[in-house]
Amino acid sequence: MQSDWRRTHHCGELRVSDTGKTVVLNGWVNSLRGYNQQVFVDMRDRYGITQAVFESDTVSQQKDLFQIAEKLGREFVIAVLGKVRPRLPGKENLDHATGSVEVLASEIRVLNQCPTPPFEVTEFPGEEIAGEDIRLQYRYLDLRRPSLQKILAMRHCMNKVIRDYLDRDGFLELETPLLGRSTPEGARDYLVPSRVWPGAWFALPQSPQIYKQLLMVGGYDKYYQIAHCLRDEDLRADRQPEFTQLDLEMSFVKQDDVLEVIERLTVEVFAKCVGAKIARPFTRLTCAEAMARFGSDKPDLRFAMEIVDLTDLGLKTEFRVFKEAVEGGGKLRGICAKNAAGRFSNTDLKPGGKLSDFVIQCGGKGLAWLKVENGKITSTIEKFIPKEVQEEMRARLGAVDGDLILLVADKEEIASQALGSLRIHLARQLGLLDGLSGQYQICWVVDFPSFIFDAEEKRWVANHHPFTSPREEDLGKLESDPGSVMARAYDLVINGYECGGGSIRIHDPEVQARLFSVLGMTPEQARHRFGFLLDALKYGAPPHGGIALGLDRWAMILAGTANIRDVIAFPKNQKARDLMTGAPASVDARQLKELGL
RNA sequence: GGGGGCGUAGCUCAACUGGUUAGAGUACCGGACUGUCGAUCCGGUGGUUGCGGGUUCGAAUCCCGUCGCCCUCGCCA
Repeated sequence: MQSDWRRTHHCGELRVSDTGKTVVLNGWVNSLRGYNQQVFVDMRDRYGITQAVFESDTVSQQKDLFQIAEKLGREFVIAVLGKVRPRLPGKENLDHATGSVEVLASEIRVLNQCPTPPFEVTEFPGEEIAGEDIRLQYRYLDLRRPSLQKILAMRHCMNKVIRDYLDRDGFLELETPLLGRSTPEGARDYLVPSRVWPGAWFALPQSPQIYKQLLMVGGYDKYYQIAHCLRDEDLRADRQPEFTQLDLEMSFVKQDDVLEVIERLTVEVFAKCVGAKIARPFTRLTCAEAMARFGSDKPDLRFAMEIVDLTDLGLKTEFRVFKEAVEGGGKLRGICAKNAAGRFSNTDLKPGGKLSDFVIQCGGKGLAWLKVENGKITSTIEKFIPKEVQEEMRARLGAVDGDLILLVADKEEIASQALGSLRIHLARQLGLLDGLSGQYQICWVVDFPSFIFDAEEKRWVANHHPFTSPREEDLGKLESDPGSVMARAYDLVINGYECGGGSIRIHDPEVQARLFSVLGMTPEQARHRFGFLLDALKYGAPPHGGIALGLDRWAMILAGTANIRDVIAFPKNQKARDLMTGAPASVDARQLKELGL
């Protein structure tokens, strides 16, 4: 019966030029419209929607044709054999590419039934789709939604463009193990117990970092891989425990060589996947500049609202908070929110108010403000600031009537970061990001410090990772002044998302050993943990460097969504659970016993 | 682990300051209808207001606890 039928066309394919053809369509019932003598069925597959018509007076080998059509339900899987005919004049449906034709059914097979779905698969513009947890629980139904299918097809496009581009450029796609060795530092590992070696554990890769460096030692001078990476850390709207990177490494290159490959690749991906033109070279900001101007090492450049330094003016006020912060070596900095004076009440701004609380959550001590309204400046701290200083602040921030100036005085790092977070927060509240779909602001952030001092552990930790090469000119102060050592590292930032990061690596075993030492490892510990790498570097490691791109975040940006789960077929929820399968779940006692657990 | 938000019909939401029998749209079921297309029209089913406790004459609403989901800080070399 069914086996002698073969799909001849998909549901987005038929046109008027196909008139008269006998066709077989397969698909899901998207919707039904019935009369007592006539039933219209919209059949859906991932290509589109085609209307099939069943008429009670159709002469067919199948006697029960109309009775079956009448009893169809949404999401039934059906095969329809019939003849293509143009729709009656004026009855075309321009919403669908196939809307000028329909298939007059002469036979139908119900390939599978479906109970009433827990939510509606059909999407309507401007209407809310079902809540996320129920969609994740029935992800296979959610995956039928055209918008999700479009995103996953776009990811396919990304992968294909990447592979085509890198292949053309002479890169080899090579695989690296999933079962590897746990390395300290960095993200928490997912661990896999060894049955053969009871008590010993594999770690799933946080990234193929060390393996790709070993491939460089092995002579594969241009490597890439679209790799799954796993990190057992808490989730965010743009973070999953399991995610996909374009991992790439090159030998005999300098930083600019890597950046150029990625810039050209980026231009191609954006052009081919979403039809966007990206200009290059990309903007480059040093880490210090990004922090000073935007309060973030992943600045969103789609809007201005830059941070302005007013430290010198802090001393010219009688406001104790400002003076004490500045005299203590801190900074006074501010941003100007355009046309926001009327948007925030004094209640929002004063201690305990929404904006003030926001700054405190960012680690700041509080928020000061000036409103420019009706040609004058008002503020609760107005009386502590001489008029000419107020005017100087207004001028430096470029504030005009209607604007709101927000000030934070604190240690430099806190002042910058708090204002950086506030900048993003305000942009969302003020709608500065609305209507920006299809706009992409891409930049490199470069010149990161190699080390950050971990106050809790009281030691230097690697800012990027411990294989990142310091700048050659900084090698001399590796031990004497680690805080001033700059790394040959770079991040790719798109619309405020960190979408990639990489570095030129250390290829000299002695430098690598020194770096481990700065991080507080004894030579014995370094040998125990990374002996294989130190050995490999000894045996003729070429200079090399590379980058990894977070493809899930790329997909988010290209798809215009703020939720990473929207671009992954089977994502985990915020608590790292798979609501569909129930993973993680307990296992049989026997399995544990075999593993010696 | 901390902070914030949410939880009402299968789904999306409403229900004023605590006050009648918790409503609407949609889905679903039944009926009418020969050109619909998010069909329409008529009728109907559907509720432990997440769960447990408390305050009250009276709780979806207030309080406490708990569970779940989302955002966020910490964390993410």
